[in-house]
Amino acid sequence: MTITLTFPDGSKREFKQGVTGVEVAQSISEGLARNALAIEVDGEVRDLARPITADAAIKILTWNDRGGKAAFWHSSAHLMAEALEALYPGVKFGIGPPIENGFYYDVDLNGRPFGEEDLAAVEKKMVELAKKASPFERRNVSKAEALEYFKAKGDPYKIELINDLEDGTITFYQQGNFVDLCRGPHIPNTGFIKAIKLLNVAGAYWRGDEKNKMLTRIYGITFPKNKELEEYLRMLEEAKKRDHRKLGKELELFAFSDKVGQGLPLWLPKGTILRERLEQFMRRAQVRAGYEPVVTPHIGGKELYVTSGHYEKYGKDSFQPIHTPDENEEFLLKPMNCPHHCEIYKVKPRSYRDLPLRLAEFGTVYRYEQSGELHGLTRVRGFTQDDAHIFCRPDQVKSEFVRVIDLVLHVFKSLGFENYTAQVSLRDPNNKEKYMGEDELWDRAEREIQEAADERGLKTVAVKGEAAFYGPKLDFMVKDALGRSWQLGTIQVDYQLPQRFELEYIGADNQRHRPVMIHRAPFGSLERFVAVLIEHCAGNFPLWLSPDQVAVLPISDRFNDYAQLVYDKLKEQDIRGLLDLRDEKITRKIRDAEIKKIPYMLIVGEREASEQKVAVRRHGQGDQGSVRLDDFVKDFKEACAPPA
RNA sequence: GCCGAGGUAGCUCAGCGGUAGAGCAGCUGAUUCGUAAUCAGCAGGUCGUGGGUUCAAAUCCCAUCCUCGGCUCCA
Repeated sequence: MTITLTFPDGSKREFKQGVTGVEVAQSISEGLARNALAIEVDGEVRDLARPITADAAIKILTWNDRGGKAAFWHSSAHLMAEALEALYPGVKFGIGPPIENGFYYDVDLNGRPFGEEDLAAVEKKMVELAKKASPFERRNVSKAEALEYFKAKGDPYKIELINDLEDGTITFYQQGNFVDLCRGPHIPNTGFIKAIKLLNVAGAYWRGDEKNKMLTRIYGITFPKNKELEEYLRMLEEAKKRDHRKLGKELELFAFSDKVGQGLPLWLPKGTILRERLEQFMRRAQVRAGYEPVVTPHIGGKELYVTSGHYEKYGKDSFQPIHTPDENEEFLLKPMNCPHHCEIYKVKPRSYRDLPLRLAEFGTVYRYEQSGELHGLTRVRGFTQDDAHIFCRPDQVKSEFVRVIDLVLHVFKSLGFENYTAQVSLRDPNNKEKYMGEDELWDRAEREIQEAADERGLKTVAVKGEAAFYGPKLDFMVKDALGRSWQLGTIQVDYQLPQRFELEYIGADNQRHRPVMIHRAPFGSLERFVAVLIEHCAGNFPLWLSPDQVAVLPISDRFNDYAQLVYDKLKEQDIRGLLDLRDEKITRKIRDAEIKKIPYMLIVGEREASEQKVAVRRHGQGDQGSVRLDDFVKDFKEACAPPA
């Protein structure tokens, strides 16, 4: 009996029925067989050792394939579990999946503390076990047998997992003495795992539920070669240098103060320049796109949020209301700008001809975030949204949505963000009580968002359960230096607020109609955007954003007068910079300016002063030769213009 | 909020029961210099905060605040 296997290049070959992945790999080349980790059979990743029984499209997976890496790291998690069991008998296991970079295993150490030294010990044990090259053996077990095994072993988490599984679909994997409930697939044996690094320990709730017991999560990463591990660790080091919290401090962009309060950023002068440039850029883009700026207060009466529904949803675990001394009024720090904007809408009757009405505001909002959640500028308790609310007719929703997508893409492009993902954030269908509003409107909003995104050719991923409580969203996600994903821009369709605020417009039919709202913020928040921007460009901001654009550096104090003249000339032209009159050598002044990541350095000495020139040096690029001061200014003015 | 790890000079960090240290930054002086660190001197800290143990605490214990890594959350 033979079967026909189709290879990724489309070629077909006959094999005997029951051929294994290893044999297929060997038939192609010794090298491939040596590097093969798993095999994809009709889209399903499997162990190499499993016989293939029918015609199929196959692909041998190696370290270079996503599926190969996943199997490798999944097997590494098992290896770690084996080591843990050897070192800490009685340890109970949760789940141990591969992740984007490496793997983790959640374990219950019965309250035993687990620290740095333990990581090193486990790592050592893993290396030892890996050397044995124990094969990963797959075995089908009945549900009863599976339960029996873990009951005997005393592992409540596995039992819980097995109870949720269907009899007949349960498999065990074993390597060495360690047996685990596992769907697989796994690499052939532990010998492939040559380089091992356990990264950190963290707490994690069993099944991700706050109400459950907290397990110890151990993160690690492994590689087939030591060199790759070294490279990875080097890359991590590099990424740390880009961390916005580090650069924010070094470049004096922002700071925090315990006295002001955690999560409440203080923008320093240089950071403020950066922020204000971004604001100006956005203001101009928005005016062009038909938005009208408005300004609203930082607090709002409690009733406003009762009406909007925010009070019911977040009131209890938010910053507590502010009370006035005599009248006993109650105000909330505004967590959102939309209720205020709804009230602006209601200032006068609206006609269908007035729509869409686009109200924009750089609105500073305050939200109580759990203390453990605060993170540099990316997660704070007070922040400024580049917010706007579009009030439109139902028939305008899609076209308005598309216009907003265009604006967001314009912003991302202008700032060089190319690696974003567009996420359609939908309701969790199993948890509908978390959301407000009728099914019909939700379905419609979800559909319209997807259609608008498709219209602009956006590649989107739909994620259930990520919607806001009042409506679905299109979120633009960007990764930080350490690979953590953050939401920047967001666009949200909302049928709820217009209802709650009883917003109306008079239609062409002379009847009252309800407008639809679109919430949108291309940056998301200035704080988070700046954070991601810092990491994106490693502190080397585009010229138009750079807090200091030019450093004027006289060779010695004999040329201070000319340097001052150059500096004044720049200032006249609104070029931002500093003048370094310190009694230091020019090499020193250059070094300091380079460290501050100032894009341009103008070095002036004898030669320049006598000819009204400046010697231009660019950050990271070195000496560019000298030019006439006037020419420099002219060229620079062009180069530092913000994107249109 | 939860689990774990940390808070020592402006910054980066050493010290981990016996009277607070280094480098950089800062200040003063010397130096007048051509593309990534000139030399010397000085000054700078109630060791996050509050309790406790001890003859003696930065060091050990407890509490608390903040930071970091995750988890949960994220209008």
